[in-house]
Amino acid sequence: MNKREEAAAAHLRTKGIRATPQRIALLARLRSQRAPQNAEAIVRALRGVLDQATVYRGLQEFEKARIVRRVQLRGSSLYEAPGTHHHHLICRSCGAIEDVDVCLPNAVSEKLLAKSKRFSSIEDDALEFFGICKVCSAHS
Amino acid sequence: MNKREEAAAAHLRTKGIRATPQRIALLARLRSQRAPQNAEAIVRALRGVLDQATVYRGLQEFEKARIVRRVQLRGSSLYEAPGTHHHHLICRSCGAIEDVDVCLPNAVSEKLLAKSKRFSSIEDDALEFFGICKVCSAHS
DNA sequence: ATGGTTGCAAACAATTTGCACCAAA
DNA sequence: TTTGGTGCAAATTGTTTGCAACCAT
Repeated sequence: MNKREEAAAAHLRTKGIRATPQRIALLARLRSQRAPQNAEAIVRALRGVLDQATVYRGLQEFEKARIVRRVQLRGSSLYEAPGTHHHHLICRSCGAIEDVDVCLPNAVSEKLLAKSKRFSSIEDDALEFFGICKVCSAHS
Repeated sequence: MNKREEAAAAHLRTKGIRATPQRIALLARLRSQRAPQNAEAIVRALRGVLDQATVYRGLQEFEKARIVRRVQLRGSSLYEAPGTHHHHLICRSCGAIEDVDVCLPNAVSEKLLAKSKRFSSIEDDALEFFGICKVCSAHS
């Protein structure tokens, strides 16, 4: 096991998830990529190592345990291992994704909670921005 | 045609979309519901009036024309006719959705644009909040 | 006639499940 | 040892497409 895998195994154990080779490989893969990836890409990358079903099962668990974050886009899900909480800027034309580190001011969710009748706490937020990237807006 | 349908037809025409009975019914339905609905619910509600394929085709057109807004959640898409731009607060446990009218401060997207290397404009943003609603947190 | 629109059924893509075998704690 | 995890293939779900019929120009 290389360092990345050892770290992954350790992380899994602290979350109470059994550190099988498959899950270790999956988490290591998620951590090795900076851009969010879809399930298909992960399955392809780990072909021969993990079955498709195992990938999906693993992703579900990881999401529940908050080890990965799931971003819903264009009909399929993308997954990423969150280092820091961040958001995305997505090109409507080519689908390119840029990470952005702006953060939602706390005041926004406080104001929101104050107004809501049915909720008394907020756990998380998802914020995505859409535009056309420079490359696409150049040749169009 | 009732008032809601007449208004829908007029709106379609201003967008350059042919106001067929099917599209009128679809838009009227979208407008009649306050909560975002998924395609399945719309198909069910309009069963016998519109075919499934027509619903999906209509939703795509409407989305392109910005007549409806699409929200990606939990593996499927939800659609709503936007009165005002707003966001959602979603219960992780029961899936209940509450509309919230807080808005992203302009400063956030300005800051974002200033930092981005690959984008020079932002067209839209999607912001969703997740928590546990009072009902669910009570009996758990 | 013409060109967009519809319904139907079949195709497709993404994800989930049943089950027999296998492995980490 | 035993409880949970895995691979395989089939099933399901959500959505899209091909095509012939249709309707309003």
